[in-house]
Amino acid sequence: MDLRITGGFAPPGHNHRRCIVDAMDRAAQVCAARGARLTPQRRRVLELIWSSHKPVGAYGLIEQLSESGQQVAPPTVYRALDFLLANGLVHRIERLNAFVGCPEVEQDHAPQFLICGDCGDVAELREQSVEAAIAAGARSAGFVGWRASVEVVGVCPECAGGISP
Amino acid sequence: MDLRITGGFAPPGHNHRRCIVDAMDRAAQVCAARGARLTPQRRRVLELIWSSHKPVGAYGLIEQLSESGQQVAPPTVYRALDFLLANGLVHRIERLNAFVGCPEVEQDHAPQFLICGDCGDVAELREQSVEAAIAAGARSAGFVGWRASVEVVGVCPECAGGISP
DNA sequence: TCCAATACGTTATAGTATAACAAATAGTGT
DNA sequence: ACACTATTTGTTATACTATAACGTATTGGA
Ligand SMILES: [Zn+2]
Ligand SMILES: [Zn+2]
Ligand SMILES: [Zn+2]
Ligand SMILES: [Zn+2]
Repeated sequence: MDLRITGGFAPPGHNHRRCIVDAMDRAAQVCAARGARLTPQRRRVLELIWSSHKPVGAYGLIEQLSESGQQVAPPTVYRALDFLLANGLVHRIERLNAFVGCPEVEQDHAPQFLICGDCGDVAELREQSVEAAIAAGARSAGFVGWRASVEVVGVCPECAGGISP
Repeated sequence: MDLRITGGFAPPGHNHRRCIVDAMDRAAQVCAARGARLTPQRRRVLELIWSSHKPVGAYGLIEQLSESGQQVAPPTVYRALDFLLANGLVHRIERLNAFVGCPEVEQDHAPQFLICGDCGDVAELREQSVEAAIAAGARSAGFVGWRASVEVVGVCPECAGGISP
């Protein structure tokens, strides 16, 4: 267990508590290194996003934040999300208007997301060949200075292999 | 001019009237072939989407439809869009919540979109190598039954080569 | 301590999308 | 032509997503 999750889906039996702890550690480290302030608010939002491997919407976060204590308004959570996105701690899934934690926060990247339409889990891939193929297509069209988002909807191994043959 | 536009950006001097006419012809043909009803409403929405190579939002369409005559409510245009999407006559750009006409309506496909962040024009690409690379990544993750959306934001050749060096 | 920058709170509003139900219209068979 | 059925369209209300604008509080450094 406790396998590295980048490159595939988190195994069903994995120690997710560890995912969270590691993510928060990496976040603290990265923010300290670049002088970014990981305030309690931002920390709390990042924890909530990492509560699973499923993308979370902004209003889902607002709801969860508002449970324990005072009401939280949209700008608060959107500002936290802006910070986390700007520092590469979370990614935005465009087609879902939702956010997932990034397991590789060291350098900036534009990964491919595998989204299970069944359970909702998301895996982050970084296939060099995908970026290379896109680069070739972009070059042939004279397209420059680009950044690609790749979102793949399908069925994860767990949902596929489980019940239905 | 009058070059085929699939595979790259429409040239600046091209006869866009021809783009529209061709698109409407293809739509009529496809719908007739499969017994789908291209009603005046749907036809009008498709024409508006093809009025340029820039994606159009649903509420932009509502505004344009409401100009000439009676008020049009959201469900009307969303239903037309559902029809056009279901029949592959338009594509949805997820990151823009907007829609573009499809220049290759014959068979179902999941293309790559090049989106100029400067002028807003969109080019539809169908690089086999991109799909192959994604397929390889998906296979290695045990991901099945998938469909990918690839959206690339950058600068089109016209905006890149024109004024600024 | 004072200052400037950053972060947070609050209210209102913009933008995107769908639910639910009624009315009209188009195809189908008699 | 007629009734019947399915599809399309109209209408109202509402849900969901995101940002503008402005004021207050906190932070970190001169
Ligand atoms: Zn986990
Ligand atoms: Zn990442
Ligand atoms: Zn054109
Ligand atoms: Zn297409």
